[in-house]
Amino acid sequence: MKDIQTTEGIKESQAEKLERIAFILKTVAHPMRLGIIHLLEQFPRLSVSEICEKLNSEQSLTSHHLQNMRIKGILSVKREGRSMLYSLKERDVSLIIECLENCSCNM
Amino acid sequence: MKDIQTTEGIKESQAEKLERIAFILKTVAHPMRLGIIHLLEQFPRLSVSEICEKLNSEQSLTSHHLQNMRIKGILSVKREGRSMLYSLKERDVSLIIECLENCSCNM
DNA sequence: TGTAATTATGATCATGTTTTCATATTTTTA
DNA sequence: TAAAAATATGAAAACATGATCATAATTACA
Repeated sequence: MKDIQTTEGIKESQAEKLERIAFILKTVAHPMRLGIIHLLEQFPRLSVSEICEKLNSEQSLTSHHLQNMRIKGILSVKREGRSMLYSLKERDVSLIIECLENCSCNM
Repeated sequence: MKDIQTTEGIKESQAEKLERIAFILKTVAHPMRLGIIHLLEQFPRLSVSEICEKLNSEQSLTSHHLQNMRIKGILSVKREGRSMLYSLKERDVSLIIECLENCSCNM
């Protein structure tokens, strides 16, 4: 028994759930951000410049996307010297991507 | 041996793959569209007005979102009398959503 | 301390998305 | 055939996002 209280209650929590999922999906639904996530699955800790190098992407834009994902709770970051090391915060994000990569192969 | 040809070749196909996944995610990454998909998993064929009723959503907006997903190949539609019956085109989309709902519960 | 390296930030521009509204289209049925 | 029911469409408004540029901030190191 989780959500069952009133009709209002059910709809509320269902809507909230959809909003939350949509929010996560939106955060992830961009080629470069997917690329970053994919990279961080292979190399759990990467600096901005390493990411730029591997993705062949520009510093500023890359940083913006990293901020975006950090703010939304998908990435965490830790300073090391003059580098910022980014990593996946939730292992679940990897699961999502993994799942999607499998699923969407058939589409 | 699939993608291994030239360095260009590898990067190309990887980028294209990311674009494709992002495209699918973007199509799905909206509360109302998620709601529609979720609904069509339970009730495989629904008319626009049934969807509006169940989601408590407006006709025009609902129709726009349905068109959106139809055009992008996620939904199919078939006329029946004066109703339009929508359904999920690819079963894989259900899989994606199912996966996401499980994954994102822990976030 | 001053310079280089690394990353972040803010402003701006261009684009894209979502919502709303009014109206058109298609089909049924009286 | 006219009215009602169901859905689609297009334009406009409101809002969000992505890319780019110049520059700021932080750290290391000569």
